[in-house]
Amino acid sequence: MNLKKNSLHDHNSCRQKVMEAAKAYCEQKRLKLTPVREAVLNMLLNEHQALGAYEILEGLRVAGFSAQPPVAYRALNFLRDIGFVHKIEQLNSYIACYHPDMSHSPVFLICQSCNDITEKSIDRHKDEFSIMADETGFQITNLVLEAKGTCQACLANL
Amino acid sequence: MNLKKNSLHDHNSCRQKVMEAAKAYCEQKRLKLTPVREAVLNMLLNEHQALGAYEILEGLRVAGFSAQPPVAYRALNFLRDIGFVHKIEQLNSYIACYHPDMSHSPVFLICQSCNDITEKSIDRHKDEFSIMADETGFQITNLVLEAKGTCQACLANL
DNA sequence: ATATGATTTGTTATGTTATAACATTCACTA
DNA sequence: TAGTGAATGTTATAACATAACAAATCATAT
Ligand SMILES: [Zn+2]
Ligand SMILES: [Zn+2]
Ligand SMILES: [Zn+2]
Ligand SMILES: [Zn+2]
Repeated sequence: MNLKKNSLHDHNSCRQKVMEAAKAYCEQKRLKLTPVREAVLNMLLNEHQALGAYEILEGLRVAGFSAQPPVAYRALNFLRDIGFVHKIEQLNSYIACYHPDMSHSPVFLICQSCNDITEKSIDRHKDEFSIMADETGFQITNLVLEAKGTCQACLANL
Repeated sequence: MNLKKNSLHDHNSCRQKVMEAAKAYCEQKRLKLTPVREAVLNMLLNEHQALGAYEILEGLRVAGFSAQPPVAYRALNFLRDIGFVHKIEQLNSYIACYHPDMSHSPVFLICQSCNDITEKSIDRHKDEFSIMADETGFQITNLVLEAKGTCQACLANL
């Protein structure tokens, strides 16, 4: 459990809001937020931090679902496709998105000391990398922007 | 072999220049560019594209070196530490840096169609992500900036 | 209602990427 | 030349991810 994050906001309501948004989104798009998929999203929303696929899988097993790797990866990929989960490439782990409504390119600040991950977001098409790509005629379909380092709280405690 | 890149410049001399730079750097820092390390860097410079660790390992085996995974990973990590090799996180692969002299944050443009990877570079401490991090008091030690998409040449051939 | 096709899930097996742990060799220097 | 730390060799295993196919479920059009 991530105490830091929980101390900063009403995480319970934040979690419920995202879950509602996911249900509404799927309904609107005629996609199915099936029990496995909902369980995975719920797990990530509860943890409020990045989890590896095999941690997800263990959670599914505990919850009574089939626990073979493809089950977890399929649910994760579904959730990534609809923008409610992001993958942290540097950690091979997955994290829920708390503002899936706005079309955004996520930027992650990963603290090596407390393992906390903050998702910032940038306006696609206006950031300098998209501009840099445009200049060379490169058409971006996916951006990975991750910074590893030390967060403010951990710097203060050094 | 990457014909596109080779057609754009004298790759032979570019390769040699970087290798000389690596030797000079190691000498100056009292680090050892041992045969395994040199072989790995040479392989990446020759290919002029990203290689997986196990491709590197196969190359080492062919060249008569020990070919257990740690051998490749240790060499790759040494070369990454001194800035002559970067890891492409989205591909789990490694690529030589052709401008290791300047302190830079690499930005990779990865073409999904021709597999070509272009390394751009941004001035650390002046880019908008470093500024974003600064604003929240986050101290960056490492930046991963990767864009997947389609390069100009491939767009033209669609 | 029921055949039909598409999507989702279950399951087995395997592929791919990376590190732990410890033994051995090598290079340098006291 | 004995001692030290760095580098390499080696075995084993951990961690991450997908291929392939079978079974169940769901949508929907006759
Ligand atoms: Zn997001
Ligand atoms: Zn921290
Ligand atoms: Zn570089
Ligand atoms: Zn291309």
